[in-house]
Amino acid sequence: MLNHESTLDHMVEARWLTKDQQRVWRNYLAATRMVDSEIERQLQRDSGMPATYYEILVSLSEAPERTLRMSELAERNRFSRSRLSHAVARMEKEGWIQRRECPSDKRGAFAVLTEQGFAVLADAAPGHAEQVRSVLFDGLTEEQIAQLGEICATLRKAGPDPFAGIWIP
Amino acid sequence: MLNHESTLDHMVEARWLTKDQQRVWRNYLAATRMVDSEIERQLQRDSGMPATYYEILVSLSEAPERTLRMSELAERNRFSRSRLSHAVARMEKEGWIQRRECPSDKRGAFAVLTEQGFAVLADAAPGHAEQVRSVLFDGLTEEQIAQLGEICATLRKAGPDPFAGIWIP
DNA sequence: CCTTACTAGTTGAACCTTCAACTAGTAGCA
DNA sequence: TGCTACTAGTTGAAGGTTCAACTAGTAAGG
Repeated sequence: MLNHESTLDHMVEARWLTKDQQRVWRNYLAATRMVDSEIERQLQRDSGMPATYYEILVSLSEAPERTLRMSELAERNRFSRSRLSHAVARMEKEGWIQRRECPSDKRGAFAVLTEQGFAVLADAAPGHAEQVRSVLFDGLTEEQIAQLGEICATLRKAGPDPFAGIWIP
Repeated sequence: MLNHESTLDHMVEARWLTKDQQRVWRNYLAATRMVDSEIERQLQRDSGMPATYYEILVSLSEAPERTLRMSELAERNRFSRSRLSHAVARMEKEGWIQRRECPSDKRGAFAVLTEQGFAVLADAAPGHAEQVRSVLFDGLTEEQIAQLGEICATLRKAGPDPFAGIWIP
Protein backbone atom coordinates (compact mmCIF):
# COMPACT_ATOMS: atom_id res chain seq x y z
CA MET A 1 0.00 0.00 0.00
CA LEU A 2 1.37 3.34 -1.03
CA ASN A 3 1.91 6.00 1.57
CA HIS A 4 1.73 9.33 -0.15
CA GLU A 5 1.93 11.26 3.09
CA SER A 6 5.63 10.73 3.55
CA THR A 7 7.93 13.25 1.95
CA LEU A 8 11.63 13.30 1.44
CA ASP A 9 11.97 16.24 3.79
CA HIS A 10 11.00 14.07 6.72
CA MET A 11 13.29 11.24 5.85
CA VAL A 12 16.54 13.06 5.48
CA GLU A 13 15.92 16.11 7.55
CA ALA A 14 19.23 16.11 9.36
CA ARG A 15 21.36 16.31 6.23
CA TRP A 16 18.94 18.14 3.94
CA LEU A 17 19.29 21.72 2.73
CA THR A 18 17.64 24.64 4.48
CA LYS A 19 14.58 26.12 2.82
CA ASP A 20 16.66 29.04 1.67
CA GLN A 21 19.34 26.81 0.23
CA GLN A 22 16.68 24.78 -1.54
CA ARG A 23 15.30 27.90 -3.15
CA VAL A 24 18.71 29.14 -4.22
CA TRP A 25 19.67 25.73 -5.57
CA ARG A 26 16.56 25.42 -7.70
CA ASN A 27 16.98 28.93 -8.98
CA TYR A 28 20.58 28.13 -9.73
CA LEU A 29 19.62 25.03 -11.69
CA ALA A 30 16.92 26.79 -13.64
CA ALA A 31 19.02 29.85 -14.39
CA THR A 32 22.23 28.11 -15.39
CA ARG A 33 20.35 25.65 -17.52
CA MET A 34 18.48 28.44 -19.23
CA VAL A 35 21.71 30.30 -19.92
CA ASP A 36 23.60 27.24 -21.12
CA SER A 37 20.85 26.04 -23.38
CA GLU A 38 20.40 29.47 -24.93
CA ILE A 39 24.11 29.70 -25.62
CA GLU A 40 24.13 26.21 -27.05
CA ARG A 41 21.06 26.80 -29.17
CA GLN A 42 22.40 29.96 -30.77
CA LEU A 43 25.79 28.47 -31.60
CA GLN A 44 24.31 25.30 -32.98
CA ARG A 45 21.78 27.19 -35.08
CA ASP A 46 24.04 29.94 -36.43
CA SER A 47 27.39 28.17 -36.64
CA GLY A 48 26.60 24.47 -36.54
CA MET A 49 28.83 23.71 -33.58
CA PRO A 50 28.35 22.89 -29.92
CA ALA A 51 29.62 25.35 -27.33
CA THR A 52 32.45 23.02 -26.37
CA TYR A 53 33.88 23.13 -29.88
CA TYR A 54 33.70 26.90 -29.79
CA GLU A 55 35.76 26.89 -26.62
CA ILE A 56 38.38 24.68 -28.19
CA LEU A 57 38.64 27.08 -31.12
CA VAL A 58 39.02 30.00 -28.71
CA SER A 59 41.75 28.28 -26.72
CA LEU A 60 43.72 27.52 -29.85
CA SER A 61 43.21 31.00 -31.29
CA GLU A 62 44.79 32.49 -28.19
CA ALA A 63 47.76 30.15 -28.05
CA PRO A 64 51.15 31.01 -29.58
CA GLU A 65 51.25 29.69 -33.15
CA ARG A 66 47.61 28.79 -32.57
CA THR A 67 48.97 25.49 -31.35
CA LEU A 68 48.59 23.54 -28.12
CA ARG A 69 49.44 20.12 -26.83
CA MET A 70 46.36 17.95 -26.53
CA SER A 71 46.81 17.60 -22.80
CA GLU A 72 47.21 21.34 -22.32
CA LEU A 73 44.10 21.96 -24.37
CA ALA A 74 42.20 19.43 -22.29
CA GLU A 75 43.25 20.94 -19.00
CA ARG A 76 42.48 24.51 -19.92
CA ASN A 77 38.93 23.61 -20.77
CA ARG A 78 38.42 20.92 -18.14
CA PHE A 79 37.83 18.24 -20.74
CA SER A 80 38.71 14.62 -20.25
CA ARG A 81 41.37 13.39 -22.64
CA SER A 82 38.84 11.13 -24.25
CA ARG A 83 36.34 13.88 -24.81
CA LEU A 84 38.96 16.08 -26.37
CA SER A 85 40.22 13.28 -28.56
CA HIS A 86 36.76 12.66 -29.99
CA ALA A 87 36.07 16.36 -30.41
CA VAL A 88 39.36 17.07 -32.16
CA ALA A 89 38.83 14.09 -34.43
CA ARG A 90 35.52 15.58 -35.48
CA MET A 91 36.94 19.06 -35.94
CA GLU A 92 39.83 17.69 -37.94
CA LYS A 93 37.35 16.10 -40.31
CA GLU A 94 35.69 19.53 -40.66
CA GLY A 95 39.08 21.01 -41.52
CA TRP A 96 39.21 23.33 -38.52
CA ILE A 97 42.14 21.69 -36.78
CA GLN A 98 45.20 19.73 -37.80
CA ARG A 99 47.10 17.30 -35.64
CA ARG A 100 50.88 17.34 -35.65
CA GLU A 101 53.13 14.96 -33.84
CA CYS A 102 55.45 16.18 -31.15
CA PRO A 103 59.14 15.66 -31.96
CA SER A 104 60.38 15.76 -28.38
CA ASP A 105 57.82 13.31 -27.02
CA LYS A 106 56.65 10.78 -29.52
CA ARG A 107 53.56 9.95 -27.49
CA GLY A 108 52.39 13.54 -27.65
CA ALA A 109 50.40 15.44 -30.23
CA PHE A 110 49.82 19.07 -31.07
CA ALA A 111 46.51 20.49 -32.17
CA VAL A 112 46.87 23.36 -34.63
CA LEU A 113 44.09 25.73 -35.62
CA THR A 114 43.82 25.99 -39.40
CA GLU A 115 43.04 29.18 -41.28
CA GLN A 116 39.64 27.75 -41.99
CA GLY A 117 39.14 27.01 -38.32
CA PHE A 118 40.07 30.57 -37.44
CA ALA A 119 37.68 31.90 -40.07
CA VAL A 120 34.86 29.80 -38.67
CA LEU A 121 35.58 31.14 -35.21
CA ALA A 122 35.77 34.73 -36.40
CA ASP A 123 32.45 34.22 -38.10
CA ALA A 124 30.81 32.73 -35.04
CA ALA A 125 32.20 35.14 -32.46
CA PRO A 126 29.97 38.21 -32.88
CA GLY A 127 26.72 36.29 -32.68
CA HIS A 128 27.98 34.32 -29.73
CA ALA A 129 29.13 37.44 -27.87
CA GLU A 130 25.81 39.08 -28.55
CA GLN A 131 24.03 36.05 -27.14
CA VAL A 132 26.18 35.99 -24.01
CA ARG A 133 25.40 39.61 -23.39
CA SER A 134 21.71 39.32 -24.03
CA VAL A 135 21.21 36.15 -22.00
CA LEU A 136 23.55 36.80 -19.09
CA PHE A 137 24.62 40.41 -18.78
CA ASP A 138 21.76 42.54 -20.05
CA GLY A 139 19.40 41.48 -17.29
CA LEU A 140 21.84 42.16 -14.45
CA THR A 141 23.00 45.38 -12.83
CA GLU A 142 26.69 46.26 -12.80
CA GLU A 143 26.73 45.38 -9.14
CA GLN A 144 25.23 41.96 -9.75
CA ILE A 145 27.73 41.27 -12.50
CA ALA A 146 30.56 42.06 -10.12
CA GLN A 147 29.01 39.86 -7.44
CA LEU A 148 28.57 37.01 -9.90
CA GLY A 149 32.20 37.32 -10.93
CA GLU A 150 33.32 37.13 -7.30
CA ILE A 151 31.07 34.18 -6.55
CA CYS A 152 32.26 32.20 -9.55
CA ALA A 153 35.89 32.95 -8.83
CA THR A 154 35.36 31.77 -5.25
CA LEU A 155 33.69 28.57 -6.39
CA ARG A 156 36.52 27.81 -8.78
CA LYS A 157 39.11 28.22 -6.08
CA ALA A 158 37.09 26.11 -3.66
CA GLY A 159 36.49 23.34 -6.19
CA PRO A 160 38.61 20.25 -6.61
CA ASP A 161 41.88 20.89 -8.41
CA PRO A 162 41.49 24.65 -8.07
CA PHE A 163 44.21 25.64 -10.48
CA ALA A 164 42.93 23.76 -13.46
CA GLY A 165 40.02 24.86 -15.57
CA ILE A 166 39.09 27.44 -18.08
CA TRP A 167 41.88 29.82 -18.70
CA ILE A 168 41.65 33.47 -17.75
CA PRO A 169 44.01 35.91 -19.44
CA MET B 1 50.28 32.76 -45.43
CA LEU B 2 49.14 32.63 -41.86
CA ASN B 3 48.86 35.83 -39.93
CA HIS B 4 49.17 34.99 -36.29
CA GLU B 5 49.15 38.61 -35.22
CA SER B 6 45.45 39.08 -35.77
CA THR B 7 43.22 38.29 -32.84
CA LEU B 8 39.51 38.02 -32.54
CA ASP B 9 39.41 41.07 -30.33
CA HIS B 10 40.40 43.27 -33.23
CA MET B 11 37.94 41.81 -35.64
CA VAL B 12 34.76 42.09 -33.67
CA GLU B 13 35.62 44.84 -31.27
CA ALA B 14 32.37 46.75 -31.60
CA ARG B 15 30.15 43.87 -30.50
CA TRP B 16 32.57 42.03 -28.24
CA LEU B 17 32.36 41.83 -24.47
CA THR B 18 34.22 44.22 -22.22
CA LYS B 19 37.31 42.90 -20.47
CA ASP B 20 35.35 42.65 -17.25
CA GLN B 21 32.51 40.79 -18.90
CA GLN B 22 35.00 38.41 -20.48
CA ARG B 23 36.48 37.66 -17.11
CA VAL B 24 33.10 37.11 -15.50
CA TRP B 25 31.92 34.95 -18.38
CA ARG B 26 34.94 32.68 -18.21
CA ASN B 27 34.65 32.40 -14.47
CA TYR B 28 30.98 31.63 -14.91
CA LEU B 29 31.72 28.87 -17.38
CA ALA B 30 34.44 27.32 -15.25
CA ALA B 31 32.45 27.53 -12.03
CA THR B 32 29.12 26.27 -13.31
CA ARG B 33 30.80 23.46 -15.14
CA MET B 34 32.74 22.47 -12.09
CA VAL B 35 29.58 22.47 -9.98
CA ASP B 36 27.50 20.60 -12.53
CA SER B 37 30.10 17.96 -13.16
CA GLU B 38 30.66 17.35 -9.45
CA ILE B 39 26.92 16.95 -8.92
CA GLU B 40 26.70 14.64 -11.89
CA ARG B 41 29.68 12.59 -10.83
CA GLN B 42 28.44 11.98 -7.32
CA LEU B 43 24.96 10.95 -8.42
CA GLN B 44 26.24 8.68 -11.13
CA ARG B 45 28.76 7.06 -8.83
CA ASP B 46 26.57 6.61 -5.75
CA SER B 47 23.13 6.12 -7.28
CA GLY B 48 23.76 5.18 -10.89
CA MET B 49 21.62 7.92 -12.34
CA PRO B 50 22.22 11.20 -14.15
CA ALA B 51 21.15 14.42 -12.45
CA THR B 52 18.26 14.86 -14.85
CA TYR B 53 16.71 11.58 -13.72
CA TYR B 54 17.05 12.69 -10.14
CA GLU B 55 15.11 15.83 -10.93
CA ILE B 56 12.34 13.86 -12.55
CA LEU B 57 12.07 11.72 -9.45
CA VAL B 58 11.92 14.84 -7.26
CA SER B 59 9.20 16.43 -9.38
CA LEU B 60 7.07 13.31 -9.20
CA SER B 61 7.67 12.83 -5.48
CA GLU B 62 6.29 16.30 -4.81
CA ALA B 63 3.22 15.97 -7.01
CA PRO B 64 -0.17 14.90 -5.67
CA GLU B 65 -0.49 11.13 -5.96
CA ARG B 66 3.13 11.24 -7.12
CA THR B 67 1.67 11.60 -10.57
CA LEU B 68 2.09 14.16 -13.34
CA ARG B 69 1.14 14.52 -16.96
CA MET B 70 4.14 14.05 -19.21
CA SER B 71 3.82 17.58 -20.55
CA GLU B 72 3.61 19.07 -17.06
CA LEU B 73 6.67 17.11 -16.02
CA ALA B 74 8.53 18.32 -19.08
CA GLU B 75 7.66 21.95 -18.47
CA ARG B 76 8.59 21.98 -14.82
CA ASN B 77 12.05 20.74 -15.58
CA ARG B 78 12.53 22.51 -18.89
CA PHE B 79 12.88 19.26 -20.78
CA SER B 80 11.89 18.78 -24.36
CA ARG B 81 9.08 16.29 -24.83
CA SER B 82 11.45 14.01 -26.63
CA ARG B 83 14.05 14.10 -23.92
CA LEU B 84 11.46 13.32 -21.30
CA SER B 85 10.00 10.53 -23.36
CA HIS B 86 13.36 8.81 -23.66
CA ALA B 87 14.18 9.36 -20.01
CA VAL B 88 10.85 8.04 -18.75
CA ALA B 89 11.17 5.02 -21.03
CA ARG B 90 14.50 4.24 -19.40
CA MET B 91 13.19 4.82 -15.90
CA GLU B 92 10.16 2.67 -16.57
CA LYS B 93 12.48 -0.15 -17.54
CA GLU B 94 14.26 0.34 -14.20
CA GLY B 95 10.91 0.08 -12.43
CA TRP B 96 11.02 3.60 -11.02
CA ILE B 97 8.09 5.00 -12.98
CA GLN B 98 4.91 3.63 -14.49
CA ARG B 99 2.99 5.16 -17.33
CA ARG B 100 -0.77 5.36 -17.17
CA GLU B 101 -3.07 6.57 -19.89
CA CYS B 102 -5.20 9.61 -19.36
CA PRO B 103 -8.94 8.88 -19.53
CA SER B 104 -10.02 12.43 -20.37
CA ASP B 105 -7.52 12.94 -23.18
CA LYS B 106 -6.59 9.77 -24.94
CA ARG B 107 -3.47 11.32 -26.41
CA GLY B 108 -2.14 12.09 -22.96
CA ALA B 109 -0.14 10.03 -20.50
CA PHE B 110 0.55 10.17 -16.80
CA ALA B 111 3.88 9.33 -15.24
CA VAL B 112 3.54 7.75 -11.79
CA LEU B 113 6.40 7.30 -9.35
CA THR B 114 6.49 3.72 -8.06
CA GLU B 115 7.33 2.73 -4.50
CA GLN B 116 10.64 1.48 -5.80
CA GLY B 117 11.26 4.79 -7.53
CA PHE B 118 10.55 6.64 -4.32
CA ALA B 119 12.89 4.35 -2.42
CA VAL B 120 15.66 4.97 -4.91
CA LEU B 121 15.14 8.71 -4.54
CA ALA B 122 15.08 8.55 -0.75
CA ASP B 123 18.29 6.61 -0.90
CA ALA B 124 19.98 9.06 -3.22
CA ALA B 125 18.83 12.26 -1.55
CA PRO B 126 21.17 12.57 1.44
CA GLY B 127 24.33 12.07 -0.57
CA HIS B 128 23.11 14.45 -3.23
CA ALA B 129 22.19 17.12 -0.70
CA GLU B 130 25.55 16.74 0.95
CA GLN B 131 27.24 17.18 -2.41
CA VAL B 132 25.22 20.29 -3.24
CA ARG B 133 26.20 21.81 0.05
CA SER B 134 29.84 20.94 -0.20
CA VAL B 135 30.27 22.01 -3.81
CA LEU B 136 28.09 25.10 -3.92
CA PHE B 137 27.21 26.44 -0.47
CA ASP B 138 30.12 25.64 1.81
CA GLY B 139 32.53 27.88 -0.04
CA LEU B 140 30.25 30.92 -0.06
CA THR B 141 29.31 33.41 2.64
CA GLU B 142 25.67 33.85 3.62
CA GLU B 143 25.73 37.14 1.78
CA GLN B 144 27.05 35.56 -1.39
CA ILE B 145 24.41 32.86 -1.23
CA ALA B 146 21.70 35.50 -1.00
CA GLN B 147 23.26 37.40 -3.91
CA LEU B 148 23.46 34.26 -6.00
CA GLY B 149 19.80 33.54 -5.28
CA GLU B 150 18.82 37.03 -6.40
CA ILE B 151 20.94 36.84 -9.54
CA CYS B 152 19.54 33.48 -10.58
CA ALA B 153 15.97 34.56 -9.92
CA THR B 154 16.57 37.66 -12.04
CA LEU B 155 18.04 35.62 -14.87
CA ARG B 156 15.08 33.26 -14.85
CA LYS B 157 12.62 36.11 -15.09
CA ALA B 158 14.62 37.76 -17.85
CA GLY B 159 14.99 34.57 -19.85
CA PRO B 160 12.74 33.43 -22.65
CA ASP B 161 9.43 32.04 -21.43
CA PRO B 162 10.02 33.34 -17.92
CA PHE B 163 7.27 31.34 -16.23
CA ALA B 164 8.38 27.92 -17.31
CA GLY B 165 11.24 26.07 -15.77
CA ILE B 166 12.20 24.31 -12.62
CA TRP B 167 9.48 24.50 -10.09
CA ILE B 168 9.93 26.39 -6.83
CA PRO B 169 7.61 25.58 -3.94
C1' DC C 1 -20.35 15.70 -40.41
C1' DC C 2 -16.04 17.18 -42.57
C1' DT C 3 -12.12 19.56 -43.10
C1' DT C 4 -8.20 21.85 -41.32
C1' DA C 5 -5.18 23.10 -37.78
C1' DC C 6 -3.31 22.09 -33.63
C1' DT C 7 -1.58 19.33 -29.37
C1' DA C 8 0.40 15.03 -26.72
C1' DG C 9 3.51 11.97 -27.04
C1' DT C 10 6.72 8.56 -29.30
C1' DT C 11 10.37 7.01 -32.37
C1' DG C 12 14.87 6.46 -34.78
C1' DA C 13 18.98 8.45 -36.48
C1' DA C 14 22.84 11.41 -35.62
C1' DC C 15 25.71 13.32 -32.45
C1' DC C 16 28.19 14.09 -27.94
C1' DT C 17 29.99 12.38 -23.58
C1' DT C 18 31.64 8.88 -20.45
C1' DC C 19 33.93 4.80 -19.18
C1' DA C 20 37.09 1.21 -19.43
C1' DA C 21 40.43 -0.92 -22.15
C1' DC C 22 44.13 -0.35 -25.04
C1' DT C 23 48.70 1.23 -27.58
C1' DA C 24 52.81 3.28 -27.38
C1' DG C 25 56.35 5.94 -25.44
C1' DT C 26 58.88 7.85 -21.26
C1' DA C 27 61.24 7.66 -16.69
C1' DG C 28 63.47 5.71 -12.72
C1' DC C 29 66.35 2.48 -11.05
C1' DA C 30 68.84 -1.64 -10.47
C1' DT D 1 70.21 -3.69 -20.28
C1' DG D 2 65.86 -4.99 -18.26
C1' DC D 3 62.15 -4.24 -15.12
C1' DT D 4 58.46 -1.65 -13.44
C1' DA D 5 55.56 2.23 -13.16
C1' DC D 6 53.75 5.96 -15.19
C1' DT D 7 52.01 9.36 -18.94
C1' DA D 8 49.89 10.82 -23.70
C1' DG D 9 46.62 9.83 -26.43
C1' DT D 10 43.17 6.89 -28.95
C1' DT D 11 39.38 3.71 -29.46
C1' DG D 12 34.78 1.41 -29.15
C1' DA D 13 30.76 0.58 -26.70
C1' DA D 14 27.01 2.28 -23.85
C1' DG D 15 24.15 5.79 -22.57
C1' DG D 16 21.91 10.55 -22.96
C1' DT D 17 20.31 14.44 -25.86
C1' DT D 18 18.66 16.65 -30.05
C1' DC D 19 16.28 16.97 -34.26
C1' DA D 20 12.91 15.91 -37.52
C1' DA D 21 9.39 12.89 -38.73
C1' DC D 22 5.63 10.47 -37.29
C1' DT D 23 0.99 8.66 -34.96
C1' DA D 24 -3.04 9.63 -32.92
C1' DG D 25 -6.37 12.40 -30.76
C1' DT D 26 -8.61 17.06 -29.98
C1' DA D 27 -10.71 21.57 -31.38
C1' DA D 28 -12.87 25.06 -34.31
C1' DG D 29 -15.49 26.64 -38.15
C1' DG D 30 -18.32 25.78 -41.72
